[in-house]
Amino acid sequence: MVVDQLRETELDRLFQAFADTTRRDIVRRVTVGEYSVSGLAALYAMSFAAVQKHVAVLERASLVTKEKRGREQIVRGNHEGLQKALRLLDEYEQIWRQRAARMADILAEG
Amino acid sequence: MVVDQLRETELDRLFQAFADTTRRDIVRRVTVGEYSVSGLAALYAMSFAAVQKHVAVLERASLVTKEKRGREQIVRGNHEGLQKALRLLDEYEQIWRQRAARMADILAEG
DNA sequence: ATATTGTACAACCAAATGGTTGTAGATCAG
DNA sequence: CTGATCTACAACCATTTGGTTGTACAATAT
Repeated sequence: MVVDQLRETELDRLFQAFADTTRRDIVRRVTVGEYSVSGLAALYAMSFAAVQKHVAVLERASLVTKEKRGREQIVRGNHEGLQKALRLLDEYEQIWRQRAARMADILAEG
Repeated sequence: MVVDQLRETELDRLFQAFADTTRRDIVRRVTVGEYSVSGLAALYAMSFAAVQKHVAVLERASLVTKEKRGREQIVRGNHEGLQKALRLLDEYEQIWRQRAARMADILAEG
């Protein structure tokens, strides 16, 4: 029943992190290059504090890391989190393909 | 700036749908087989209405479809939604790989 | 030394989320 | 017909989410 509680809440956080346009944009940007928190904040029509919170959500989900450099905080992409999400969705995809194959077999028999 | 509003809110809903353990379990199950809403409800330690809401969230996100059969409502997986999520994450993955390749090049030069 | 910049964090607010119970309408079984 | 089952939906509740403003402090620039 309760298969793997830790992994599940980890995935909850991970997909929750992806469930916001601004956060997906941040992930895309810090995957390509380097941004400070205020550098990111300048990109969006919302307060610095709001962007700070988005970054915190991404950090909790292991999708980005922060590293202090002088007075700035540099945000970088964290490949691990993304791979974890991809793995789960790929599992579903595999199941779907297997079912499709079974269906094809059944149709071939009948 | 506002790249593609419709696609973005669609992705918001999609990832939000995945951001819950019960909903991920429902997706997995209806991908494998057929379940009525009450059949699903029997599986979880929550009310029928709660499961009904989870199914509604998945339906809005285009991850499942419902089809009336007699007095039952049969829930089935909808491959489209899953593929959409996979596509986006694969985009990120590609970007990441490209960046990793660039880094390797730079290291080779220097 | 002072002003500016970048960050952190608290307090607050409206809206959404994830759950509940209760009521009511269809459909099926006896 | 009557009762049981399956679904839909409303009302309610506590918590979380996504945003705001304000305060404080560290690091840089003038």
